[in-house]
Amino acid sequence: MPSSDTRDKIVAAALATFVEKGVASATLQAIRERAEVSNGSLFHFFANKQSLCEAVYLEGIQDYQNGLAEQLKQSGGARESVAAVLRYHLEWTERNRDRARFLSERGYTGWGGDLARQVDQANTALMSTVSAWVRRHVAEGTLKPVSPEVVVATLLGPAQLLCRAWLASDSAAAPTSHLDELVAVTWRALSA
Amino acid sequence: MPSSDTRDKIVAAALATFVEKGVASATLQAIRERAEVSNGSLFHFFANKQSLCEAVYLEGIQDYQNGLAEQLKQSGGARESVAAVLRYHLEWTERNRDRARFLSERGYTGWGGDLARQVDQANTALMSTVSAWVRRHVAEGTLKPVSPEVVVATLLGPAQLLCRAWLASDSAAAPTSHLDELVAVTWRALSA
DNA sequence: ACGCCATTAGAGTATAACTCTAGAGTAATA
DNA sequence: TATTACTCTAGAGTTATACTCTAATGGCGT
Repeated sequence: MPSSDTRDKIVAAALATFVEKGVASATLQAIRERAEVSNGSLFHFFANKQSLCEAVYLEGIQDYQNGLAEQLKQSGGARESVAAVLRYHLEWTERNRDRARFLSERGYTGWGGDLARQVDQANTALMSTVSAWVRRHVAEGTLKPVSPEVVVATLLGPAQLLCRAWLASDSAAAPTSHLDELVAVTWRALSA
Repeated sequence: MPSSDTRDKIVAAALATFVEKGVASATLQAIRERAEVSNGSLFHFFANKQSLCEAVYLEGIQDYQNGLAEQLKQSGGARESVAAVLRYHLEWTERNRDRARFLSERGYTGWGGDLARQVDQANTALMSTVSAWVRRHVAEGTLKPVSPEVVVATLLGPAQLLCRAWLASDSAAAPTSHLDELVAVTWRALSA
């Protein structure tokens, strides 16, 4: 897993260019020029545009998910965890607007290769963390017994939709302005 | 607004090809051949690949949103409406898997032109329907007073996330299998 | 019948993704 | 220090494909 300097420059330039022009009309030449890297270098690290895309995606989602998992691992009451997760999601999105844009508009179905597998791996890792958290709090009687899939959906779904709306149009209010309302609603949905 | 036969064939072929190969690697030639249409015809209806993309998106989201709005307009208790909306979302997704795949993986930010405007229009139309519904039920005391943005997010966010998981991997359980749990949780989140 | 316009056709072009061959930098080994 | 092996950089060259252009076809109103 190369941590090369030029590789990073390429990924960063790709993200910026993708968000600026859209993936389809972002040319590799533009990316190359922004990264100040030769054609040969680019193709040395990435077999094709697709895999460059995947790398950008992976880098973003890993950063997001690592932070998220930490919120759930904090020992503390269920309510505090819920609040922490929601705050994390909203703040991460505001702080990483470009990455968030890219992630929210781009699925990864139909990707082959290692990277798709790595994304899946990251997802299932997150899912098992959530499952453990759910089991613990259901046992303690602080959460309603609900399947982990629905818990994840209830926890993150509304936050994602809210953030999407913000990312899509600059007119919408900042996600964090909805934080308190969101926490209240979500907690009522899940608490025992 | 042409309702041409060949135009429809092109859109259908495009959707199928996009889902099958991914938008990036779906060539116009492949679409053309599947639709049994000449190059000239294709470019007569769509200026470029992008606008073909947008047409597919628009066609999908309009179909979805029209049905959704109807669920909210049905006169009935708030709880019935919530259940109806959720059922509609899950069932529509299962019945229109290709369209749903395409919609869920593709944002429309950065699109110019009429079509982007039409999507925005459809979104705000839906939003005002929801707002009216919220006001009505808050006034009747059946819903907690929550901002329409958060209501929409709470209502549709979890369902979307659940559906996404299903669309991404065939291993996940069908969305409708979570319907009852989802309705219960969502209702507790929103009811007064 | 005649002209008008929407549509179809497919050969042709331009651009952007991708390939290839060669060379520069770097580190390990003798 | 010389040699070798290897990673990375370079940019000219090739190919695929999105898109353009000119011409023909078919229906429809007058």
